[in-house]
Amino acid sequence: MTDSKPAAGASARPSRGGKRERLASAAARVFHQQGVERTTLSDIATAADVPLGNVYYYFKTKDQLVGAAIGSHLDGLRAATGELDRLPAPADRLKALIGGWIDQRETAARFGCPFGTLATELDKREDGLDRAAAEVMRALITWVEGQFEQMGRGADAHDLAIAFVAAYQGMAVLTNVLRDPEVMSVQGRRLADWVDTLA
Amino acid sequence: MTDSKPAAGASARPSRGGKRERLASAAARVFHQQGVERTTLSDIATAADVPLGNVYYYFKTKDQLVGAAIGSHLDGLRAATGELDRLPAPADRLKALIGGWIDQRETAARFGCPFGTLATELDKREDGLDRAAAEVMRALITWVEGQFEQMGRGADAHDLAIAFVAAYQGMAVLTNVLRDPEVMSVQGRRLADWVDTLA
DNA sequence: GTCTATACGGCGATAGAC
DNA sequence: GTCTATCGCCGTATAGAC
Repeated sequence: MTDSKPAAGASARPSRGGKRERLASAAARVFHQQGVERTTLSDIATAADVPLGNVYYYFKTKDQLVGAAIGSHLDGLRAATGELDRLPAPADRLKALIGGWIDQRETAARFGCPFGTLATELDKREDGLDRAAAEVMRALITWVEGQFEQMGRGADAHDLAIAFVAAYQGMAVLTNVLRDPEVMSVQGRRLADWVDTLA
Repeated sequence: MTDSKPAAGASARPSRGGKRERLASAAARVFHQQGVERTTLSDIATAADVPLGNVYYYFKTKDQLVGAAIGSHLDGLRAATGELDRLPAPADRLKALIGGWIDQRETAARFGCPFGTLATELDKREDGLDRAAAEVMRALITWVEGQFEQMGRGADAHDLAIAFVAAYQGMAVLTNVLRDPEVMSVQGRRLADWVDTLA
């Protein structure tokens, strides 16, 4: 009854076995591949290996599942930047981030940026979900901004961070639309070179 | 009976009054604001001021309406580049294009790039619609590439064109997600400055 | 060619047995 | 806490009168 493992997620509902989180990450994955609107709860249940009817025990509505998927992306972002923070030089952290994006180029070619495409889809709506997505994007921008500050660009760190993230989102869109992973490789190298000019 | 005005669209079905084209451009507009999946045929019929049942006389399926919306975007692109081609200097044409995007910043803040968000949404699907969208994107890239060639960058004109369009798509995504038109202004100026360094 | 009424299917959500 | 059966709505698409 008294439960254990609240888990390190954005939300902290208990429930042993991590079924809730399995659903959340499955939702994030399937939403990425199919889009939110074309994904049925049945799709997610299948992907998470949870019986359909049981989904409603953990998430009362589909929108709550979307919210959980956003939280899942935030967790992933925190984990990734946490790793990058172990590198000594901020410019290297940014370039390692780009390297990670390039490594994911095949996925990006087929489905786009996992978070960017989700945020874009949610932005067509009026409910609070779009704002939740904006927070995650802002978290990334803030982290990048911190790197530029450490590189001695205190004055325009914010605009540089926007430019950096925008560059990634843009190359992800074209990689996806053109179905060409090479776009990510070439443009990613371009972005890395730009970081070097600022170091 | 014998009909007139095939109209200058991508497709060329007749039918007086331009009802078909009114439906196509209404579709493009509503798809932009609501996304394809959340838009019903009733929404489009209302926007075009055409009775719902009558829509099926012009478009047998919703997908055909999506195709027509893509065609509508292509028409708009051709019209825009046609205007820009009247400017003497290629660098000025690119900067004028950016200026147009900045002028649309309020719309971009609310709904994103009219074509980029559509292409992104269609890319989650497997039917041919995504490829049709890719063609429009490619048409823009090709036109931009031509400008860079005229600026004497024959060697890397293609990569520069990809970078240019990606920069726009990226700033559009962030403008939209952050709901901040200023992002488009600031980053648009950045992009224009970059064009100047290549001129 | 125009428009209304309606069939059909799918999906989100609920009831309730276990 | 788990799972099945099912309801009710909504959106695409069609039939067919005008």
